[in-house]
Amino acid sequence: MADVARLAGVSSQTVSRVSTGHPGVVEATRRQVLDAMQQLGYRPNSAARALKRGEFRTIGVILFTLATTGNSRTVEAIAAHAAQEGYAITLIPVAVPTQDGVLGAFTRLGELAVDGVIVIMEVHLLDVAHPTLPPGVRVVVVDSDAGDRYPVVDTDQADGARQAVRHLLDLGHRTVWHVTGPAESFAAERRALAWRTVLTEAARPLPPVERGDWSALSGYRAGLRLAAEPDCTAVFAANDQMALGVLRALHEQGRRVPHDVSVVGFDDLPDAASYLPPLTTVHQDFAEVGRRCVQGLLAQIRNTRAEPGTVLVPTRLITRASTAPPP
Amino acid sequence: MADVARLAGVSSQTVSRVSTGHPGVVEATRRQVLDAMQQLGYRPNSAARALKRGEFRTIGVILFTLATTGNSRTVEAIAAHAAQEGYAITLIPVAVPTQDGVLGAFTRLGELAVDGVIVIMEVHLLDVAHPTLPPGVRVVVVDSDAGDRYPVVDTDQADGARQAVRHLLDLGHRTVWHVTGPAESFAAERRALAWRTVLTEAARPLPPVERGDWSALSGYRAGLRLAAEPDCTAVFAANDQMALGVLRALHEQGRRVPHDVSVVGFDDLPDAASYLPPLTTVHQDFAEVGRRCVQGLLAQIRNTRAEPGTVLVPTRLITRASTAPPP
DNA sequence: CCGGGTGATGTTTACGTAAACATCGCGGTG
DNA sequence: CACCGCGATGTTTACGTAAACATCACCCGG
Repeated sequence: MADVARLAGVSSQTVSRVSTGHPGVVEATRRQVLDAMQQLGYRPNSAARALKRGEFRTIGVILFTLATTGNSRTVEAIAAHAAQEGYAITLIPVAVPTQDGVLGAFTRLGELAVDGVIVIMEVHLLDVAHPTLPPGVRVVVVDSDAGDRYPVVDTDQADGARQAVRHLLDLGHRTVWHVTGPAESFAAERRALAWRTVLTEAARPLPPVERGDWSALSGYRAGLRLAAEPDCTAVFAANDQMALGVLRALHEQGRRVPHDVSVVGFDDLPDAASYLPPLTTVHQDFAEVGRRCVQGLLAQIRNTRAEPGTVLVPTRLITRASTAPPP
Repeated sequence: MADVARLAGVSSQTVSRVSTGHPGVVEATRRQVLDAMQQLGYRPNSAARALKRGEFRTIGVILFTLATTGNSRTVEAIAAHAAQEGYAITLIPVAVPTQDGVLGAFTRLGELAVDGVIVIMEVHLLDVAHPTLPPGVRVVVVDSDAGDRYPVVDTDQADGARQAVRHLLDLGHRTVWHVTGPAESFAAERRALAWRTVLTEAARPLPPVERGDWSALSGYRAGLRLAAEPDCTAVFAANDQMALGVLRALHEQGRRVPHDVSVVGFDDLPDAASYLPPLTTVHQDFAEVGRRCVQGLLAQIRNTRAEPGTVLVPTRLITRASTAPPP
């Protein structure tokens, strides 16, 4: 910076003013400084800036994996909106979804150059980490029921599941079987709860729950068991991948979809429209979730205020070819 | 830090030594300092550290999208290995895959707190950005043919495609049809080239190429056209998603897979084993790609040397139920 | 018993930037 | 015509850390 100032014949403070876009620099001077910068290949040092300003213009994202579509799409949206606001995003992967792993991530967080964090994680693990959350670090949580303690952004899982189950009942099915996700998943829990509630309110029999782990393979195994139930005519899978597995199991067992059995998924993966048959599913707006996260976090950073509460992003049912009236 | 030093009754330099784990601090003193840190909730300021050290311990990752499985899995692996080496990773999304978008990302890069970048991008776009690449920034490129100018890490696309095509020929198919990816994709280009080479070397007829855009829907459209070719008995799709679309198209047109037509994909998505039928495909080791990227970049950062050249990560064919001898 | 060495700790300084305050010159007004 | 005010620019300083150098106490061998 000093070199630039010397070459441009001004003080380093003026260079600073130009590089930060501050007003109060006359056009001719500004031009000179810009020329000097160009000529010397000057680049502001972000470490020094952060040190001086006391902020990093960076948001951390803590998550277990990018392997699920939901997470990677959400992160992508977060990155895009953060960039738009002049913030960079730093990925903080938690190697193993255990208490130790989470604790490690939150401990590292203290040394990390971030002004706030977005946590994409089940809340019971967050509880463990809470005590080590560095003071002054703003947080927004995704996919959690911690709305009483943190600002939470979430898809309206319950409403999506309700739409799915009602759609099947409306088609005339007597009841709906459910393939749920792993026990520790809050999202899975809420989808299952909504499924149960709709059936109970409609006074329908409540079939036993099949449990999967989100993977297509676990859906396949659940599907094999469901195919063995002669009176199972409608299945609501807690995500599209498991629905894919269910489709394969039913097909292999000679149960035609949607003629014999109807299947509904959740997520609306881009590929779901190309399954055999194209899958009726609940669409999630991950981009909107990411946008709301950034918005909520920046509001905190700028106002120095955290308001707990949950922002719900709506879902909608996409009807394709995997559902029909019962035989 | 000064407060900690005061409370522990030592100098700030000793606090620094403790917090960086430097030797030459007696155990009793160390303990005292750690206690004081704990008590005051001291956290080292990473901006000041970066300023003093002249490095950020951060790696930037420039990419267009996390929406493709390959990218998100690679990024995940990069993040995991970087974390292991004490590096954080910053995502630099390029909003639009145009020259302007790329230029913007590389310009921002100069102000970003990174010691090096991993670029997951087609090379011809990189060329545009090259002039603006800040000097002193180390680069590793993924999925590119820039091996003569940059260190490149890549999956052995050509060998994977060769394995796929040879597998189909070995089954007795007279020739193999190909659904390729978008024209600007270097990966798609190499897979197509290998397909063409194997057919030519085996003196087989070369059917016209069907072009898709990686999506299942584009694969479906290509599949409809292929289903209309009575002598098409074997299809090599350049990725699994397009293969999924091909499967649906063939099924809808009454061509049975694998009885009438064999299909091979590329990527080995986790879901590919649950397609109808389970897909024979080429497995890519994204985790290894990520690992090599980090390794290569850190080598540069530590040695201050860049050696252009390409590291190839092997692929292997996974044989499932979508391929069989011709009818 | 003394000098040299060694290991533990303290002091000084600089990293690059931007806020706060200081200065300078010019135009307008009483 | 002198002074006020304001806009443009310069000077000083501090952000938190760690390298380089300085100091000090103690131990060992001659």
